[in-house]
Amino acid sequence: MPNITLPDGKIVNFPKKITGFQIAEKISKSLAKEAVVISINGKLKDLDSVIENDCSVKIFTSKNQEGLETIRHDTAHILAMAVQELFPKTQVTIGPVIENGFYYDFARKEPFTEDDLKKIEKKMGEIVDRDLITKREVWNREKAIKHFEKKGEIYKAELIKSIPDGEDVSIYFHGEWHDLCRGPHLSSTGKIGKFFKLTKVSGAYWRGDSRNEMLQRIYGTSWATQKDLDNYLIRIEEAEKRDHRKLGKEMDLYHFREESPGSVFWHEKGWALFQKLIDYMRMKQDEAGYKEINTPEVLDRSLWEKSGHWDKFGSNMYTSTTPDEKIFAIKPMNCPGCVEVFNQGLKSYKDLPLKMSEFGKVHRYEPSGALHGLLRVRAFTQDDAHIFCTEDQITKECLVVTNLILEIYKDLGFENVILKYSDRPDVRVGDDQVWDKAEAALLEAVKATKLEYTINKGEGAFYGPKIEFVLRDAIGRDWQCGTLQVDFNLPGRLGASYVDKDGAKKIPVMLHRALFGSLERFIGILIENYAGKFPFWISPLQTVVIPISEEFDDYAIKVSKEIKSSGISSIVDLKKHNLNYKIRDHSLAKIPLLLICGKKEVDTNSVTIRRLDSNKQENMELKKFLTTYSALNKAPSK
RNA sequence: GCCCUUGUAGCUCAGCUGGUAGAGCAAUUGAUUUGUAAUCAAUAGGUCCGCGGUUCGAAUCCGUGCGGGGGCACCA
Repeated sequence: MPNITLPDGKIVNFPKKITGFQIAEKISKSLAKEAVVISINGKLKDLDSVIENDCSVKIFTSKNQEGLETIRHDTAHILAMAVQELFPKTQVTIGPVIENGFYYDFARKEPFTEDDLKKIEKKMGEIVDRDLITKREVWNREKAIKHFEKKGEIYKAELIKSIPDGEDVSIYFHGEWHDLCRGPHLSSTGKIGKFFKLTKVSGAYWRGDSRNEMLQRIYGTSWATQKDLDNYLIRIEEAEKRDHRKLGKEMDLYHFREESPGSVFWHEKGWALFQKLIDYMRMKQDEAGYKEINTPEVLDRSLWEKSGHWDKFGSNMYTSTTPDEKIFAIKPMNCPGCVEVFNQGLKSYKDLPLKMSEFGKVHRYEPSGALHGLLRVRAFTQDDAHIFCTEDQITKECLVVTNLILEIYKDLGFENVILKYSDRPDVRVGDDQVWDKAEAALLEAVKATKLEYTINKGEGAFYGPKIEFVLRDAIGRDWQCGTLQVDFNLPGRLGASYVDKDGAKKIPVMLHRALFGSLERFIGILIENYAGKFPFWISPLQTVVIPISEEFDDYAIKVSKEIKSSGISSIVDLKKHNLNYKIRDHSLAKIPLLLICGKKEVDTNSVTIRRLDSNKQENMELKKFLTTYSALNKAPSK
């Protein structure tokens, strides 16, 4: 009879076979009430699975991630059931749990509307109220396939066919309605509660392949309590308020227009921010021994053929045909141009590592559906650099790059960084020995950062392994920014070489790296991270001087001039509006410092400071203001 | 690129089942000269995204193109 090991190590013997639910009851009444799912020897199972043999178990409630995910999975099932009750000809496909919720993909000719979502939600509530008991059956594979084919559920039948031999084909019943499912599920539909909401409908390809037909996906969110659901919805709203597309407009930073989808029209303030980031990077890279170069935007087709881009990425490249019918490509990457600079003149091993940086504007013809504000554009500026080095130098140079990246992220307010390490893909160039070396070198650099990292098997570039730097913003979202790639391919293809100690010509290794990735993208991330309230030193317009009445215009103009000559940006607001109006106006524009000037200030040669999001007033002598804020007008690490 | 959805003044939006457009803010002008988040009034402002169709008549209905949004696919 089973000896059950509980999470605290206690072993309890039961005289006969028992279910998870009965174990929970033995432990406590409240656990029995709240229990959602059980793990038996580490595998999640239904609470009413019968246990006959010795094992260790753990019972989860909705407070555990495992429990919550089970609830979400159940909600997805109820969604499918509700949809089939309302729209009988709809076929069900898959409905997994995702972060914060779930989705379910359906095959149906007519599109689901927003109204349908409301109806479906209501029906889901009814199903919960019916409190249908969950029943699990294991079916013979052939029987299951026939059954679903007969029902007209061709997708389900296809899914069953792809279940590996030896695995159970389990069917879950909620009343009459049933679905192929791995489980586990709650014991009845009533257990799920009504803390769910359907959020959106969209298209999704069957099995994620764009060659397949498109299904309709309904997304939903589901929680253990009403409070959790409310909090989640509030979180979504807060994130929407930070949307860089909304703030970019409100703060007058940039805009897009039809004539050039996916290309930014930078306004004065947005461009000021852009330039500040570049100034900052220049300083950091100069310190780190980079030499800044610049290469042509338009380059002859033959170069792209040699580099391999024409073949592999041609469909994403803009091209241009001249009046005399020559074909040029607008660069989608800076690397070939950079190699050309390396190739000019003879290089010695003494020149290595040679670090060349470039703020290169690249154009990529991205699919229209991929465009998204500043985060995914067709024309963007990379803070790119290429490091030419020997194989022996790879590890050290990778370490230097990762440290530089982390320092820069920290300066800009991102301390939470994780790494994604990708190794050799199936389709690749170069010997395995060289790959071994490159992967080991890069992995060593990853480990040296002591940061959390994931290994993405087979996702490296065709020319070498890579690391991607993912930063987590103020509200917990992840953004992929920087990248570091080891390249054994391109230098050879483009004929790069250096003269080694022994006088022989050798091919250098090239490291590609970008820290922000794309300036455009990074600015979008910055806006959302700070909700538009930038730290003083990168704020595109740092001060607005406001005279209390026309009488003090001259003083305000004088103050603003002095501020500007100390390197802090400033404008004077001479509009014919009252003080309250101007304070509101510039507060909404998220100007960090408003400087009020009236009689008192003129008399004492001072300004009264009002900081963004504070209604405190602080009077300060102009001289002191200039020294105080000049000191604050630079990166934290400086 | 694919599915769904959407496009009205500089911005945010209203405009029911077809009868050639409206608000608030912004702008301009005038009055007010203001001490910490919207002073008052007047004026001006629109190829209702483009093209084509249905209709006596289209912002409204249909087709198509372009752009935006949500996803999917893509992301060197």
